[in-house]
Amino acid sequence: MSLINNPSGGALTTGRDGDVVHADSDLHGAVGRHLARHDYRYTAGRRRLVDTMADAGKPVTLPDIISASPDLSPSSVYRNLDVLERSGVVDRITTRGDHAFFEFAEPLLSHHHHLICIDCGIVKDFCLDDEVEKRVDRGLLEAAGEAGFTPLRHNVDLHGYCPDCK
Amino acid sequence: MSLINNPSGGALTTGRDGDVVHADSDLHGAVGRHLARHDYRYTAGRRRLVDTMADAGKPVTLPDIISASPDLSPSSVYRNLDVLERSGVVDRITTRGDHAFFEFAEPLLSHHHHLICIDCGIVKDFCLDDEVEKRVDRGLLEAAGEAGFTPLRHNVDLHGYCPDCK
DNA sequence: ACTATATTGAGAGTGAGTCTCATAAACAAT
DNA sequence: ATTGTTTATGAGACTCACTCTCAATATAGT
Ligand SMILES: [Mn+2]
Ligand SMILES: [Mn+2]
Ligand SMILES: [Zn+2]
Ligand SMILES: [Zn+2]
Repeated sequence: MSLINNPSGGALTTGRDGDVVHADSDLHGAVGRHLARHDYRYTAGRRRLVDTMADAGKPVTLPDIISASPDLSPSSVYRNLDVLERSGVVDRITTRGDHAFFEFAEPLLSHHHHLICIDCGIVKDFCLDDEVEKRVDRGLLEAAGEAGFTPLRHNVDLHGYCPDCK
Repeated sequence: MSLINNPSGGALTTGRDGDVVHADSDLHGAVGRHLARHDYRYTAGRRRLVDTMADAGKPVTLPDIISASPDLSPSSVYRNLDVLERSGVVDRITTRGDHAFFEFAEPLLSHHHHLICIDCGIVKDFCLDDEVEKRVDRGLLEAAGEAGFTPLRHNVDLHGYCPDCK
């Protein structure tokens, strides 16, 4: 499975902090740096969690994680997903389904968006082309400015039926 | 307060079903038609709920609704929000906060998107200009096609800090 | 009015996620 | 290595947004 895997092809990315991370390379190093920056330790359990998510290669829920790695403790996984999110390693995807989804955050995974099935809840990654992305950013910046919001990130997701549920 | 209130100015809209609804006019008529189409009754409680949401003029949570109309029964409000959502009257906005937000759906409220405060959870409406909106739609359609998804609607939301929380 | 069906509301129930706290692991010195 | 200090772990209790149940009630059709 490939991290930093741009669904539309890119495989090399430059992080906010100047880190240049390559597909499949130094994932743990990058995660460790993020954690250290927030005074967290990169423990064995957190490594297991990161490996499990990397192996999945797609957004995962807690049941996904536990069934892939049954020896992990649910309460610790929840706690660690929170820690990883606070450290900028992981993004939480809140859908209408029972469970939240988690995936690696930028710059560990390149910028992309989500197709969400309103029936089974599956989440699939996709990319908008750079031109659209730029225009969206410009529109959002303008709207944020008018409303006095300080923008951090945006979501663009499409809700519909996946091939299995159609 | 104004329904069919396009944040960027429009005040007249044509619905999917050919209904032409004007600002502040015939809200109950339109809601009743949606419910009837799904074999639901437009009861007094549902009218109260619709009025409460219309009076709010912004996305509301269950506590918002109950504190504005304390005589409404929470279990019935939840059930009726579900009915209204199934009938296409209401959209549910799922955020990371404790409570879901609800607002009128298109075409009762014109197409728009959301600024979401990651601190206090407030949800504010905004519009993208039509050119950006068209390009996003085209990009989403393409991505949906490639993934075999049947597209229904899209969300574009910006997460950041509201003026009060910055 | 009468029947058939849909809705209501109070409260019980569900379950994803959080909290507690006693134990264990990680780090930083000696 | 040993010790001390801080942080993380995990089992289970707990929370609470939301759903379900079911007897009572409202609505629509005739
Ligand atoms: Mn994704
Ligand atoms: Mn809105
Ligand atoms: Zn599906
Ligand atoms: Zn705020």
